[in-house]
Amino acid sequence: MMESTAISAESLTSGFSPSAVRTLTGLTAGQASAAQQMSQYQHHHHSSQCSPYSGLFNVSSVLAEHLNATRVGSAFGISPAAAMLHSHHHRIPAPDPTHHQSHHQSMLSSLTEGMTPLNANVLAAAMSADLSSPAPSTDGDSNGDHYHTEDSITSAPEDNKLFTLKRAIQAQAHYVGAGGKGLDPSFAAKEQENSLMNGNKNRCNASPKKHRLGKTHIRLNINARERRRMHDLNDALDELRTVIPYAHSPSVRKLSKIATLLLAKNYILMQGNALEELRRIIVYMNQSGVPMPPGMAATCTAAASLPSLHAHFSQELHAMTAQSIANLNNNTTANYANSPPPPPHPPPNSMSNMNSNGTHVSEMMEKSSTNHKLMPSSALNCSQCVDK
DNA sequence: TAGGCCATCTGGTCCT
DNA sequence: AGGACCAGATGGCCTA
Repeated sequence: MMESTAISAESLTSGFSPSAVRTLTGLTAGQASAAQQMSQYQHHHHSSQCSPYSGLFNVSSVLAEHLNATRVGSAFGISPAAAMLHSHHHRIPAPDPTHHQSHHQSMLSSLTEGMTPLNANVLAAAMSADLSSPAPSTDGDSNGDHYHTEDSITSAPEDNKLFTLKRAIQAQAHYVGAGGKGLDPSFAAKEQENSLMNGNKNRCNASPKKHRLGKTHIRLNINARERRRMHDLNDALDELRTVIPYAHSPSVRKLSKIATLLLAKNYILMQGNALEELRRIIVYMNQSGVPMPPGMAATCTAAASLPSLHAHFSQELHAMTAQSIANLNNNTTANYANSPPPPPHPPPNSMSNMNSNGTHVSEMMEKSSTNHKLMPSSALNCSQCVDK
């Protein structure tokens, strides 16, 4: 009867973007196991109405609807699986409690596997809520627009984490639907904070146990804030990656944080060098009666357009970056700040294939390419910006 | 399998 | 007092 309904990774990830695939594979082994158990359970009862978790089985539709479950779940201190689980809860008919009580417990233990105690407690509390009650309506506005204001969030009467989570997912979907421009993505965590604060207010005459709960909520509050801060930092790093020269492609591994910063630093320095070089070129060209050297003619051609100039400089830029990374890998992390900066004023011939230390660039690249560990070689080869 | 990279949690410190 | 920032610890994922 319990024939295998194992979900193949291919069937789940077919047709989805890499980020969606990553969301899917972000499930822990325990959570994936739980999903499979639920799938078998559902199959056993021949009814999609049977299990309150049946929506979780259709991971493809979950991904299609809530690609940001990871972020939402993260904002709420619970796993993506838990976020997706709840996203489906309110669309599923009420379960038969006599049928699902024990199963609920086993699913809970599976879902919380690998979670921190705090997150496991939050999920347990959420799942202990009234699973059959429909999501209450805040103001009758069903299109989600009311999530635009923090006031409406603060005035939300519910202290139901499941409902709060659903609101976050709805609003996150609204945010995505608006192309990421219509809503502050950090509001979800704020909403959680508001919810938790309201919860704490309700516990002002608390027993020691409730006092511990309040402390737990404060800790979750701080954790969420820290996660949000780190997400903001990572968003900024992502933006930085988009403006520095390296091969952007799905086939090229993303630059690590440290490599991004090193490349950006050298890029900025090289831009300064480029400006200085341009100035010298212009001064030279303004001099009358001076024949232009053969090498300078090519440089002026390159200077005619910024992209060409940039390509001209990129060789040196990447030699510098490769050297920085080689230094980084040869030294301990304690020496990060001690790596020698490139000279601020390079000699006039810095656009040649000689770098500021007099080392030939090709030689340097060859040497460093066998040394660096931090940056993918395909990403380093960005002067042509081609994928390997 | 080891090492690199990363996200998250956590407690401490500093700042407003 | 509360939030921002920081660094250490920990565990997961990925790649060579």
